Amino acid sequence: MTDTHWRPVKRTRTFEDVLAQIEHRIAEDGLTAGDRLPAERRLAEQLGVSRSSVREAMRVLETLGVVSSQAGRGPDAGAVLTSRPDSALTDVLRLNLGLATLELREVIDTRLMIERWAAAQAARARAGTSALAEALKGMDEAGSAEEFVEHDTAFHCAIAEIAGNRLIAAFMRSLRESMSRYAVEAVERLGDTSGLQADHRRILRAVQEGDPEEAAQAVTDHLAHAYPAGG
Amino acid sequence: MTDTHWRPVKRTRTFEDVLAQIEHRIAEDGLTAGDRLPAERRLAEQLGVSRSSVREAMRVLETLGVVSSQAGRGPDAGAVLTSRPDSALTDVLRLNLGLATLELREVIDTRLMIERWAAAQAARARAGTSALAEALKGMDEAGSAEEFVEHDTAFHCAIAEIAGNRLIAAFMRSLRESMSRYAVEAVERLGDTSGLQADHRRILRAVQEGDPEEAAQAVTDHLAHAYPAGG
DNA sequence: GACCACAATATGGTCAGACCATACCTAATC
DNA sequence: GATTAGGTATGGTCTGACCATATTGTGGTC
Repeated sequence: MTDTHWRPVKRTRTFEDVLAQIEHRIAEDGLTAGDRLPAERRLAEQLGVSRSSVREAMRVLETLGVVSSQAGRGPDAGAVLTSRPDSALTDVLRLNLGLATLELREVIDTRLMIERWAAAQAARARAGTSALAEALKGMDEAGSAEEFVEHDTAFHCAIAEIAGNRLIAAFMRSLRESMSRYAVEAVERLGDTSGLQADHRRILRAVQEGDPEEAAQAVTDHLAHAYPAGG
Repeated sequence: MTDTHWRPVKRTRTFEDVLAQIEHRIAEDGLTAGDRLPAERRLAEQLGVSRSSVREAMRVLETLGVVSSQAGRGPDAGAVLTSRPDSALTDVLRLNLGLATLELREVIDTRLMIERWAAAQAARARAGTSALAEALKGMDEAGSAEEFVEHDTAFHCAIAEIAGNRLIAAFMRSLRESMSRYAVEAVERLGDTSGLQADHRRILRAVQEGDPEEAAQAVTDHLAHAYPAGG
């Protein structure tokens, strides 16, 4: 076994090693959101690597939404474990949309799947519908397409919140945000938003009356109005 | 204008600036997967920042699955734009699960939503079922729980592939991978996998026969068997 | 003793420059 | 023409310095 076919001595980059160590430590020590990680310099010393490598690992963790860094001193300074998957998901979707490898159609279909589920669940829960009514009012008063979309997003995300699954709600928010540009275009192309508002009232009614099937169907029709099959 | 109240000269970190520049360049120049970014040193020079900052930005982009770095020389070397949202999504979910801010229940419910959708869509498509049958065979011959879960994942992901939405398929893979540890535990707790295999055959049959409702219901029952309400 | 100004300190953020590892490219060699 | 040795552009890592920020300690003042 002394000859060819050397398993490469080093396949993982240093910062990946650091990542693994940190993740292992999280699992091992049972760290949760709010706990602090050692300072960069100290971590570098502990792991026997340079601070650069630690920093690159930190950037990754920050990107993944599990660490938040704060300069200065005191209890709130340093690298603190958090759990904010939202921006991470949003960034992943937005950038991959920008690279045109994901079709808008696929994103919209995903939204449809999630919104149907959320509306049906919300109808089963039948709670917190006041937030929905609130968002509806805002939309009536919206001037620009941007404003309308903003309130529209709030309305749809509120449904997901009511449904009570944070992961799905996070997906929902990320999908909406990453395609907000296209949503504005769709509204502008449509011109008149009264039809969409009628859809919203229908959805709200179905949720209030606790009718999951009607809620899901209302959402389906709504998205079909907003994004006609053509595009 | 020489005195107090300076709006902070610098609110964004340098690497965030680099990120924005790169994203802008992607949109502006219409870069897509396969295109190359300038070398780190060159980019640093162009943007007037240090190479460290460029590297941290690269780490972020790599984490988000839109850049792949390769050392060496030649056409494949350097930072190449890609589009691999899978690992990014997986990492986000896995780490956030590890921080215990997401309940396993929420992840499973999300899986259920996606798998119901995928199975129904696959039944409408009625294509590529040979891959499903293939995965079934592998599971029959699986010895350990790990092996079983591996083939199980292949089976379920194959359904998502058939459904033809890459974003949802990516979600599916990420969910499965990030909770694979718990899947193994569930299988070990269950002991006998013949019931799960019967479910699989039922799902396959429904897809082959093009019965979306039955396919969705079969998936629902399957997950209920694998993860009883208790946990 | 209470309060305030200022220095000390710990933290992340950035930079510069060096060196290593990798992989392609080129030219000399056979 | 094939092989081989060097050149070179790339990412990966390290070191050490300095800056920006925010808390903490310290001493003086009232």
